[in-house]
Amino acid sequence: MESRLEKRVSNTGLRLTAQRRIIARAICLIEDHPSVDEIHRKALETNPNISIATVYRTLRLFEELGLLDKHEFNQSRARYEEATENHHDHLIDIETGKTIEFHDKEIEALQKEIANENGLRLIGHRMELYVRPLGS
Amino acid sequence: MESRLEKRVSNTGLRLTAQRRIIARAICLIEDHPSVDEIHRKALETNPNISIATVYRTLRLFEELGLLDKHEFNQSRARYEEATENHHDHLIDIETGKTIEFHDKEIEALQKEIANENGLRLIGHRMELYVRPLGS
DNA sequence: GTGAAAATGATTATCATTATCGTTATCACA
DNA sequence: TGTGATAACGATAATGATAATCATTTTCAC
Repeated sequence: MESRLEKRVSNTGLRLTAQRRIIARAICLIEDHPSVDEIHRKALETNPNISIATVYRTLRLFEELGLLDKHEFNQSRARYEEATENHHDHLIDIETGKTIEFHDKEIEALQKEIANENGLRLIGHRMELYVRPLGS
Repeated sequence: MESRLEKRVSNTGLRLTAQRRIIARAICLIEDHPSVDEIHRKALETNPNISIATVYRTLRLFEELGLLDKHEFNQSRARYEEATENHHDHLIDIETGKTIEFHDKEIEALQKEIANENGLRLIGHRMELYVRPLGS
């Protein structure tokens, strides 16, 4: 079945090659913001010849087209997710790396206010909450 | 004159070598969260033989001792600042890289609340506001 | 002063990501 | 349906920040 992301790729008029299709599908199949090599490994299950170079290229392309969001939760290892029209931030379990998405209008209003108080215009932000399960 | 950071280094009982002294001083001399090689360049002005390896080692050491905070505002290039007892976050000018520090209790309370609502304990956070001058 | 332990400098290794380049696939058009 | 221009691919090398290694030098307690 065609994944959401595949559909969006074809809507851009971009060549929907076998590799791009497989990579798009792989991202949808993996839970929770996969890393580049998780995506590569999943893609290899369908086509064992897909190159890591193609994965990097394709992810960058999808990101530039606004189809994917790239996160750098820790300095060395990007993670991707399908872009959604409504922005959100992340809670990140510092043991497992699992994430939970959230959105808080009140915080965002305060952020804008802080920028304005400093004579600046807020263009974007990054907010990550590092957490642990309550009983640990 | 001895910098704040030099004093703090000697208080740890750590050997206050010439290189550590120079690196500590360099950090204090540079405005606004210097990068590793900005610190290295500044240190070279005092001793043209200081190795980049020593700079990396020393910064990591100071950070582990809690004397410095390390920031990864962008994935590729850490920046350091003297640790202060009171935590703060940053506004970052996306053109120049200049930073402004801020602290907002209201936001922090909301962050804790969000973690708790999800059955999680907030351990830390990262919040960066990307900004531009108002008239641009 | 001496010797063990720590620190340094030079260099190499690592790791994620990007660039290169020769080959292959795709697509518009004949 | 064939063809040629162009885009995409795969393999691999290059890059850039940081970490590790190791031989040499410095430090400090005695």
